[in-house]
Amino acid sequence: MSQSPKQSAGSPAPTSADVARLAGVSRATVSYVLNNTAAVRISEPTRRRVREAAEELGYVPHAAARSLRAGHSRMVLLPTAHVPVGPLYSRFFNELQWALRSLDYTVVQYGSVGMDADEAARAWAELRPVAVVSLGHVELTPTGVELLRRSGAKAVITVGPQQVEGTHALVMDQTRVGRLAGAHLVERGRRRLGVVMPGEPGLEVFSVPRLEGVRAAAEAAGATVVPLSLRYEEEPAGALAARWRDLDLDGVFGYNDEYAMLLMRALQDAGIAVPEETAVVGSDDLVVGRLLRPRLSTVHIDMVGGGELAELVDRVVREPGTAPERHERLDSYVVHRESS
Amino acid sequence: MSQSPKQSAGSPAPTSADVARLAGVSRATVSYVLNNTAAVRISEPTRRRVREAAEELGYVPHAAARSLRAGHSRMVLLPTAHVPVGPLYSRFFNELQWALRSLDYTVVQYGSVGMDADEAARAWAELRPVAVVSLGHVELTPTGVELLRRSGAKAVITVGPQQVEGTHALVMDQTRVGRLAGAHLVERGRRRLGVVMPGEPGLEVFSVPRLEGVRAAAEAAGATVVPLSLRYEEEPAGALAARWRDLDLDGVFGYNDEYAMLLMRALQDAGIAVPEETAVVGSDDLVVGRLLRPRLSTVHIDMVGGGELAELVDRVVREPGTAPERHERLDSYVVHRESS
DNA sequence: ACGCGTCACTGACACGTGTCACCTCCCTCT
DNA sequence: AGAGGGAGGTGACACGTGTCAGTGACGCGT
Repeated sequence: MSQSPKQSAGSPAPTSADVARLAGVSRATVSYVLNNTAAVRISEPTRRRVREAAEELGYVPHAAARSLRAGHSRMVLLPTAHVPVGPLYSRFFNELQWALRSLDYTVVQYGSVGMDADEAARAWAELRPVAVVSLGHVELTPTGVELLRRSGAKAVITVGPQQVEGTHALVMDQTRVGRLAGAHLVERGRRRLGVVMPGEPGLEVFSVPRLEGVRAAAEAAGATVVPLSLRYEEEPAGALAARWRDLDLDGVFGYNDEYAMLLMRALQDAGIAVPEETAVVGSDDLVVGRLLRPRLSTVHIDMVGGGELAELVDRVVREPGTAPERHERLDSYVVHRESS
Repeated sequence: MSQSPKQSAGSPAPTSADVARLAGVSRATVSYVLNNTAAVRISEPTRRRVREAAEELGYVPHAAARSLRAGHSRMVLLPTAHVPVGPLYSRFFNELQWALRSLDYTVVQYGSVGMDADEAARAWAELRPVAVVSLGHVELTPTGVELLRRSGAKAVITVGPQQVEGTHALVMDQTRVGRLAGAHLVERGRRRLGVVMPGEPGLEVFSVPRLEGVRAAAEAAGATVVPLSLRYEEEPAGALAARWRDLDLDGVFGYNDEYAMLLMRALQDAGIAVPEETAVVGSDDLVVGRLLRPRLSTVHIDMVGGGELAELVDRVVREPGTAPERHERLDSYVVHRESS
């Protein structure tokens, strides 16, 4: 244990110049020693003196100054919105961050609070990130993409329902999820379908295309579709169940396993038989969905792994020339259980 | 819409010097105009010329250079580990990030992959954050704290089971959660208690103190405690249920609502009556816990809100003199339902 | 004695920004 | 005619780092 620094407040952080002064060498030497620069030869005694001085002062290099000088950084920007996303999504998000860290990137989360799309893009560009991974529900225009590119972003990748011009895209077709659920219900003989639309704001990016998907599947078979707004709490679910018979529905897509389970339980408590009177289908294939009785039918979504996406980022960063690719990676399929 | 820049690759990002050249003024003027500096008077025609030049070039200031010059930034560092945390925790985490953004901080997530505590602290200090909020399960030593302070961090806040020297702490006493659950089971006449320990690595920070809590409550009443390792999947749960009668337990704390529900369902499927033969208690008070039958008894954890923590961060940043405070903010209480 | 090469190290510049002190007009007052 | 002063703007420095081009000392061969 070396001597502790004298005071922690007020005194500015030690710089390489301080280290140089204490070690009795030039600042350049300090830089060479601490970065282990191969092309320059420094004697062993000097190396030791520098290292000891750095240790004693508690010297830590200044990342901003370093990357300013270097002209580039290894920062990946992840714009985020304030939406209550499900466990599937948040697992994906954590995986992505962790994988990027493993590849030696610095992950910066940046929320765009009350800015429009281009304002937000400017704010992101100020950080000069080497890559930007936009997770759908955050808006991004072609103008914004161009701005990011000019500010040095090697890779701009959008993950979401549709591709944005000029970016690599990981398209996750939410329409398909709805289509599969709708087709499944129709196939099981249902003709009057409800579709749960979460009352929580911010989820429209997912819920609207899913509704469209159900509509498409239903129309092809002459079935009708009714959207049902629902907040994720017990009271509204009970209220919805209480007027269920008036709605006259024989099948419902619950948006989500979580919303589907909430509704299914409320229906059962209101005396509606599932699946006999009304069939229920969710999506995400969560473990909890298998714990209720009847077990919940669901649309399994095989989301791209966070690690896989991180590798795409890394590849595009290292070969910036590559033309924008469109990866269609969302293998979803119905898992039929007892609720439908 | 202004003219698009000629080429997006290769050409370096435009600087304020480029803007100055194009507008035919000095760089200082550009700075004054774009920052709306009040103390300096610039004529309106000049202002417009500068703004137009900036717009045409797609100029965006360089955050690193700016904060290098300013000597400080508004970056809050959130070290993260790669652990599968529950919905309660991840909601808290999102709230925190969003609230910090609203207070105009830049949130940077930084994982410490395969480093020891002090190495990690050094890596964080390189970014010169104005505040560091360590979320428990990330290690942080007094030495590391000192290093961060010296590198300019006004606030170092730890959220977790115990306080680290020299930091503001938000102590979340996981022991209490276990104690409450244990006391509840004992009170309901149970004497041979199981405690689920998640098989997934990284959750020991929560599970071990909770186990200790149950132990404390049990010993006080002459009850016995058996830890039960369990992965969050159906097969291991079934296997555990199959040998349940051999274990001879009449009560179990499921670590979590999720694990508790998984186990409860497996027990029921194996013909064990809940709560008659074995009482089950979870924690977190998730909505799904109320959907199973019997409805799950649980320990409600009133976690500090993300917004509240963000305000603490902001306060400490603005008044760096304040002595380390220890906030004990974890109001947990038992919610008795039908599973116990 | 002189050139040459190697070793160990240093001086100086550049990165992009904010800001302080100064400078030049030009108008006005005495 | 000279002093005073404000309006509008510029030159130069500092922030902390990495790195290129030198520079002196020293050993060695001729």
